[in-house]
Amino acid sequence: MQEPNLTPVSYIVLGMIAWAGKATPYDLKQMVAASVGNLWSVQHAQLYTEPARLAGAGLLTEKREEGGRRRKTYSVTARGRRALERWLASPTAEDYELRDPGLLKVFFGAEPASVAADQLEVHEQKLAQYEETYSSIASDESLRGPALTLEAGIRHEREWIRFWRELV
Amino acid sequence: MQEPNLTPVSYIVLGMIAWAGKATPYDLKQMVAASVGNLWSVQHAQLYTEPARLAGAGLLTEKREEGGRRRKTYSVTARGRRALERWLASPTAEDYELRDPGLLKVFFGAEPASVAADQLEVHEQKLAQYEETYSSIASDESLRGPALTLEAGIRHEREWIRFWRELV
DNA sequence: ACCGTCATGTAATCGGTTACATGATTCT
DNA sequence: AGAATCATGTAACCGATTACATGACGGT
Repeated sequence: MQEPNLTPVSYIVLGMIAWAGKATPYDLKQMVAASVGNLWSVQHAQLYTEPARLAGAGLLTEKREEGGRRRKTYSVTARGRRALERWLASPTAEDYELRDPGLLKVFFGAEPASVAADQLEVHEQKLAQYEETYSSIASDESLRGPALTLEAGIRHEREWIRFWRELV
Repeated sequence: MQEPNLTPVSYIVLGMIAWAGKATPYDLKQMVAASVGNLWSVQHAQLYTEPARLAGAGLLTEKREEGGRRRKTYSVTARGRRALERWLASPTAEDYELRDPGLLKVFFGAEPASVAADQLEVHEQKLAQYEETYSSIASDESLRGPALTLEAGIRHEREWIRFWRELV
């Protein structure tokens, strides 16, 4: 029942389960892949270990089904919900980094035009995907957060496309 | 002398030492902090362990000074240089993620206006810093890579500022 | 001389990734 | 019935972060 270090991944798990009410690791995998996954990817194995960790810390409850697959289903406890709220309300200190492998290569002298060609394709595809998702959730008031996030994603994808296009 | 997995951090170390000719971990710390550090931060301890790893793999040579601080100085071997070139020329598959903690909070329902206020400040400061650095290196032909990287950084900072400003 | 900061490094821990493994379904 | 894919989970390893520790140097 220690208070462990809560990482972004912890909050992704916590936030997802809070939103859904309850979830198995596999549910998490699906939900994450379809949403935050683009913004912040999470390995599937972590969707097994992290909930276990959070359950150990009393932020989630774990219920294991008896028959069949003996799946574990998690829900958020009161403490968990409080931890999540606290995080949501806390100021964001850590600052963000671009961490783009392609850009890193350019930094170290890779031929800009050839990196750009690859990157353009990737970003154009991402953009199309985001725009499609966006149009399907934009009107849903309850998905304001995800919609805003997507909007940020779309804008940055457009910026990347402009940037790389100048270099090809 | 195994070929270990080379991570982005490996290439940062390799690239920096290649550029400088030779460097101690502390030199690396300085150089990284002043340049790629903004794009891709590296813990100082890694600037000790990673060169050691790379030396073990034959990509760097390690020379330890005898007197005084017994500092270790690293240089890139022929194999190291080849590994770097290969990386620079290889297509970039892995795709990039935004990974912005502030945006993550918005995704999970944090009050956009309050996150935005914090973020605006951070990004405005970053932008100013980047622009200053940019103007000091833009004309240097030998720093084309870093200059392009900075340009990308500047554009994205501007996009962030526009984005968060609409939300405050 | 002393104190604070810069410089330099190692050890321990832990989160994250990779690899492995197997039980259910679905489709042909 | 068999193959392929989906679902579910554990174990081992390794890179990355945190914490600890000490030596040198510049200023007062």
